[in-house]
Amino acid sequence: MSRTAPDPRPTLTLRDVSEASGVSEMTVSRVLRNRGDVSAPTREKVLEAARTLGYVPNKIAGALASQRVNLVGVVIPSLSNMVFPEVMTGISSVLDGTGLQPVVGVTNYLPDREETVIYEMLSWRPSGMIIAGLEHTDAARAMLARAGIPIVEIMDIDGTPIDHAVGISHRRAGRQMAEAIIAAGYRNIAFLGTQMPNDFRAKKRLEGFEEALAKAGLGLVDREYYSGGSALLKGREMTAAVLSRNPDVDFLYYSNDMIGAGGLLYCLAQGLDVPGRIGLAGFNGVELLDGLPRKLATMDACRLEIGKKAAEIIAGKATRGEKEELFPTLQRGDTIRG
Amino acid sequence: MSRTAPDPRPTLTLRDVSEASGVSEMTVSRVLRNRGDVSAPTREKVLEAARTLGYVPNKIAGALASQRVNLVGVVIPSLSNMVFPEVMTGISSVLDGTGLQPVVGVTNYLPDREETVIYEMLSWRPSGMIIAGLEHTDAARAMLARAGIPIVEIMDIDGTPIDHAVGISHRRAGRQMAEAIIAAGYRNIAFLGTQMPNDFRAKKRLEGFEEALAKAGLGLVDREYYSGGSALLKGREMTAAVLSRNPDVDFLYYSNDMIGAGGLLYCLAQGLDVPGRIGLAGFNGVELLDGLPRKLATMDACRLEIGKKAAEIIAGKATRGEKEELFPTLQRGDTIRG
DNA sequence: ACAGTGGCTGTTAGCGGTAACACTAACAGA
DNA sequence: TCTGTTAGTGTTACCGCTAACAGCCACTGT
Repeated sequence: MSRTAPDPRPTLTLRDVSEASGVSEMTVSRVLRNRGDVSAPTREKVLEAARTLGYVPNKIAGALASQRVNLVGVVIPSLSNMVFPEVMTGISSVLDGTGLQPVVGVTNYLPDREETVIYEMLSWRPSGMIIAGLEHTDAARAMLARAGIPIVEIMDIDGTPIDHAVGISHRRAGRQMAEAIIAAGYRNIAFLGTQMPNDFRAKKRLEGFEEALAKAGLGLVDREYYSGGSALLKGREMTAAVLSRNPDVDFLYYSNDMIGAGGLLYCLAQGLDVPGRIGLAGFNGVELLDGLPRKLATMDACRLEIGKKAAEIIAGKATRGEKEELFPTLQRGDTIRG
Repeated sequence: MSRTAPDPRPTLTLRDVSEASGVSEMTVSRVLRNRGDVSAPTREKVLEAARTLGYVPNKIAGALASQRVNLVGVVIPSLSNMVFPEVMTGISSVLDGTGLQPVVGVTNYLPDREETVIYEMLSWRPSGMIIAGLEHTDAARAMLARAGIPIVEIMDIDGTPIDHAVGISHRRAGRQMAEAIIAAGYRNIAFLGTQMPNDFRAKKRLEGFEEALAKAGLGLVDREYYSGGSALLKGREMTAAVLSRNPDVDFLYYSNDMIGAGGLLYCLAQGLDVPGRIGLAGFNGVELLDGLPRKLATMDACRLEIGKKAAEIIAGKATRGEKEELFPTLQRGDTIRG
């Protein structure tokens, strides 16, 4: 039981099953993989022996011999923000049944860590890689390009993919939201977001947003950044800060729904007229928002769809162009007037 | 670039690096693993060659030869409920620097799926396994017990572990919460939770809860279950349902914080006096709650600590007893009177 | 009777590394 | 001078499995 106890029996191998069932290792291998013709009685004998011995095949040896690994590396920045779990769901839903298995690596938005994670994953010679974002270290790009396996960069398409990209244009998403806000008549607009030098997608959304503001002769009235902590709470605090600094602000654009939700709760608690006196919008379209007292305007990031399409490319179920752009829909909710 | 393109160069091996640098494969291997004595000039030559070739070692071959795999399997029911990401954080924080790497498998609360995931993982011969819960299929238990590696079952300690267990007593947690509620004078208590036949920990909490109620001569006035959908929204809906069915209910015990938060928002929107007229409590102590208009009573599940301790056992940094119980603290928040 | 066929099983030779040991040169100490 | 030691490097034999091919045995058709 205890890990200090010596393993009573040496690890089981094909040879053990082969001896127990009286056939060659090769035949056992065939039975366990359902490959090639094996007579029914032999198959039974082998399965019986494997079962009673409690044999678990050694994929390491199998992979080395067959030069095939049923693993797909998935490299994402974080698990704790509701967006990647849904991408994973999409990936799994497609990979299930293909024999391929996702293996997740988390980078915490650190480029060096991403490089390490990619290196580690490639050293297991996976059948494909799915990686969030288009920005990577030169070394990481080089490794991926040389790996000789399908690579899918997801979430974003504003850039040049190594092999394939599936995602949305965050720049366009930011622009669209700005246009909707301007069209609704808001003029004093503030931005509230994460202080993440390496969250390139949030950065691109903001760029697109400001671009559209500029085109309308507007600029951001205020901006506020945070890092760490409870996003919902930070949303409140930042909103309070912006409103006290700039009482005439009439729109708050949040870089994600979670802080947006915090801001919304704050505004409602303050008795502010939403969306009359002040409008709000977030980004992502997380399910969470459905339960809020008022529905926050947002834009879904097509997370499920992105996961599915990426997995389809890896599984060879889809031949697609280099870039596959998805188009998020603007959900006006109840926090933009009009 | 495209996956259909034939790999121009065959995969690089140690031999390529060895030839490029003019030393034996063994020496290259030593350099790349920092093992054994290699002269500085040789080391440089080798590293140089490896770098320019873009060599990525093949861990499959390495693992087979050395009989050592730096992987730790982590089997959890779900990624999307805020609790496991934090456990993962704890695991990673300890594993980082040990050379061990976590590999996550998700079971969606399905025992058969769990069995499959465990089988797949064991077939990679990991150095250890961390698995949520104490309830598994017989086959899964047998496989794990025979694997000859440290096994840590986490989250729960109400049961018999295969090897090690680190967690809290959910039964006790339920009991404690009930006692606090009763002590505060609430009498008409309802339960609202997930309809998950295989969420054994939620089930145990409820058992402990009802046990303590019974001891005080009380029983649940009502109960309501849900499955799927936005937890926050479900919390609202279920709360509305319970309150309309049972207007005199004075306490709502939720099986998790997310639906509790939904319920809280609903009660506040209805203008109910919380915690005077009605009290609420959840479970988990998720960070999210910090941003709510009022702080929901809850009990933290020691998630970070559990992850850390489990990883320490696997990493051999801690010799511990079979069961390691952690004690969650009751956080009364603002939704239990007194 | 014969080669031809197809179903079933075994044999051989690796896959790409590493453990364990063997070897060599250089130098120290007796 | 000789042996012992040590740092640095190479050789050999696998790790546990599978691809490829080589049998072998009915059984078929002619």
